[in-house]
Amino acid sequence: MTDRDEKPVSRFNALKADAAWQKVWDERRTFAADDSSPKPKTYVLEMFPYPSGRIHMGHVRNYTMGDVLARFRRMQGMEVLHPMGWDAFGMPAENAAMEKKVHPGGWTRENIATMKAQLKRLGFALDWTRELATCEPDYYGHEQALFLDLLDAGLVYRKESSVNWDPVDMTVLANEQVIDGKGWRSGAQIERRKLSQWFLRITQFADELLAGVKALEHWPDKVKLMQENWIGKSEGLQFRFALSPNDSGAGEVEVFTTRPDTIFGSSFVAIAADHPIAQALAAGSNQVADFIEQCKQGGTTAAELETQEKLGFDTGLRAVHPFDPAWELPVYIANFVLMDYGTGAVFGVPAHDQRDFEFARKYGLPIRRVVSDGDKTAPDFTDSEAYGGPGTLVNSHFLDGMDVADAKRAVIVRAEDGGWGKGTTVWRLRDWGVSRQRYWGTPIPIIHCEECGVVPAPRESLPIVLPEDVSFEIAGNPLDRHPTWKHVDCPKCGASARRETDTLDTFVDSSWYFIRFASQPADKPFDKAVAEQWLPVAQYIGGVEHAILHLLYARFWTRALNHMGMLDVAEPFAGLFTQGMVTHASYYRGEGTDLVWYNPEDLDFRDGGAFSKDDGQPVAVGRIEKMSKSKKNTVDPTGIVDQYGADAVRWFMLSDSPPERDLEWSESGIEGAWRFVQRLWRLFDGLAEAEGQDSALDKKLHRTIAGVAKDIEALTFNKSVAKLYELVGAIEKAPPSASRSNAIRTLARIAAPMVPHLAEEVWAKMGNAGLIADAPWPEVDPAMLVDDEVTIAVQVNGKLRDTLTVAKGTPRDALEAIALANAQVQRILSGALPKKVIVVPDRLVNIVA
RNA sequence: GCCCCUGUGGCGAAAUGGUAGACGCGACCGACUCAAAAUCGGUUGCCGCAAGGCAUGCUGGUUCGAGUCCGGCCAGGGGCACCA
Repeated sequence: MTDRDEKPVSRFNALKADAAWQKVWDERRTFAADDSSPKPKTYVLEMFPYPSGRIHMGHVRNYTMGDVLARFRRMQGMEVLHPMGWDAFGMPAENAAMEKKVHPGGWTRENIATMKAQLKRLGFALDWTRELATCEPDYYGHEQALFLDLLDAGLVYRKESSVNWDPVDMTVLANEQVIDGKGWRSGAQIERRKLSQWFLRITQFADELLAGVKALEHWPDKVKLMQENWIGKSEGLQFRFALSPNDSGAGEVEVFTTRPDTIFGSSFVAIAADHPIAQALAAGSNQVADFIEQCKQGGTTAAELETQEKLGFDTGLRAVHPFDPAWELPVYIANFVLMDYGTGAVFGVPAHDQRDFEFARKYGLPIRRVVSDGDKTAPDFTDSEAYGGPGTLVNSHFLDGMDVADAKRAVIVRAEDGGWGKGTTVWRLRDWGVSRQRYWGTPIPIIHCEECGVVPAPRESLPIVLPEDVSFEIAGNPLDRHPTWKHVDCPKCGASARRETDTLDTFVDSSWYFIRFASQPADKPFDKAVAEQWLPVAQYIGGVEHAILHLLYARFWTRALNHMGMLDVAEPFAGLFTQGMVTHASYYRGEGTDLVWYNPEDLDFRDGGAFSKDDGQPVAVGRIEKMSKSKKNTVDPTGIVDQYGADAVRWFMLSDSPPERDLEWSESGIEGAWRFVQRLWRLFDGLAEAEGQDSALDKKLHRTIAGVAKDIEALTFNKSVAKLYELVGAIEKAPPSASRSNAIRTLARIAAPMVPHLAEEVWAKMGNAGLIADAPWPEVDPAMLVDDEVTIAVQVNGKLRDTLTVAKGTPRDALEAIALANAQVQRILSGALPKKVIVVPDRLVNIVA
């Protein structure tokens, strides 16, 4: 590669140029954003990384895209905020602490240092003066203050909630750490435990969050849809059935339905196993208790739920139909009813709900049609599955003849008039549980006092700093075990009290970091006026894996601040882009438990196959998939950057694949990028002044300036790359002229956002003062974008037969005449008259024969 | 099961309803070289000597004209999920 340098051909020395210009940018603070700049401001942000150890190709791709946009905006004359920081709390640090006997803080800070150097090596135009790490008290202390603000605003509450408890490690596990019901580390059987935990009232904003996401024009539809589904708004009727006999202590049961129109088709009521009525019955009946126990067994995975049989237990209770006191419905405890959605109870309409249908079949309950299906209107329902489609209400008394929507409204009106129910909206979205029984997170600023109960930590005591002297040798939460940390006096009564030893979910840390980037005073989380100068983030770029949680939580947090009057901005990210993954073929031997993955660096590729360097024997070529440590199909960016230079790596990341799609890493791809960088260099190296105009090249240049600008704004970098290839090809072919020399000089600025090191190098070489990073984007002469000749397609019956070059604006009848006189057309018509001629000026002539 | 996205050369891909395959990778031929690397020039959707024909997952339709719009399938990927 770079070291096969024998001939005296001028080469771009990327290693030298990268280091030199990165140093200059650093020293001059070229990319530090100025809060008081008079220029228009814009905020370009990529999702900040978790400091896991080293950066990977996914980071390189993500940050290259943001970097090109940031540099382009600067050249357009904008003051750009493009910061970087570290999402530095989280479990991997604790795992490392346990496995390697290191402190999570030390491990994290070392990783940050390593990764920061790696990012700098790529020459990203980042404002490092605003760097932050969420694990430092000068960040999380402000987060604690914001938590107290939310508490004051009534947006925080405490509630019993169940967690996965590992009895051996004495720790709480996340769902993904529970494998087949056992702890991932200990292998112990996991228990469900109830703990008192902190919740944020995200559901209070459900309506706003839903309306807000729909209004975001510059977000991908895919992400908007995912958020809408996650919030999950359902409108319906919540109403009560009176129960008889009324001796269970519960005189009625409340249900929620989105289909109140089908109320006359109901044939049973079903309640969840953990519904209070079921629990009350269980207290007096072993049979009920046994059934509830049975419901709790069985997995919760998709596949299991799919196949799981619907089970019910007839409680003997009867629900009285609200429209007919003589009509009683059996009340079942059923395994398919969820306690935490709606009211934990449903009324079953077997004919029009598939689950209810299956349940009714199993327990021999009536199945009665109340919505017509085409011309099927009879009450006897003989179909093999429930009908959930539209239709007219039948067999439904006063609802007969209405359509579904009208009938829904009619029932709700009756229920509200009768005082036994009301129209309600139910959300899938749940409040956000933020308590984590972990050490490496933001301490929740709360003190528990025997006398005063839950007391907020005084603001002047913030930041409540994590103790450094902790050990992970023993099981359990180190904060809880610490000899002194949790012991404090109650701020209210002065008695001995204890700190909350839970820490905040790390999603809290990432819910406001973009605000802290915009403004970071020492004495408060942010300055309203300064932050508002930059917010909302104009373009946010990151992986689609954050499409729901992170983006929803950040939107909620921003709305909460807005609600509290702390920020005028309601939506944090005006533009969102989710980029694809970087993928690579994987290589393996064996299968099942013997499966072994091979790193491509340990393989030889010959004869169309892959062979281990160790034993020379072949290995199987697996799927092309996301680079991951477990599949060993990663390529470390640092070695590649040292080999090819930052610009070639950046160029490759932008080439070929549309940015939202996956990019397959390939050796030939990066080599191609490297060759192009050298090709650019030769062009600049051979720059000489010449005379004369080349108007075709002038046009190509201006078209490229306009086209590349448009592509960068649309983040379609693959297209801007293609346009640059075309321009370079055209320049190379063009004979010397003033136009050609000018095109080369201008090319430096067009390519600068993508290959900034080379651009700075040639900019200086061409004798320009200052940095190309500060140079303006070249201006487009609109006159240059207009053609005076156009190529016209000549079609017969829509098939291309020939093309003609004519002056732009040639009138229709002239075009028609030229086309009809065309030899190809004459041949095909062979004397016949055309039936019709379609002329689209400057485009085509279509002759219908 | 529901919702969404994607199917175009050997590969990554372009294409306001108007010349399908720009641009790149790879491959092949040639120039330079003792030779190679690098570089430069050319060819490269398929069938055919050619004329020409066939080609955007399959299948209908709308249109003078469909990769693009509409209907029905098929395949791959993603999200959600006993959500009432």
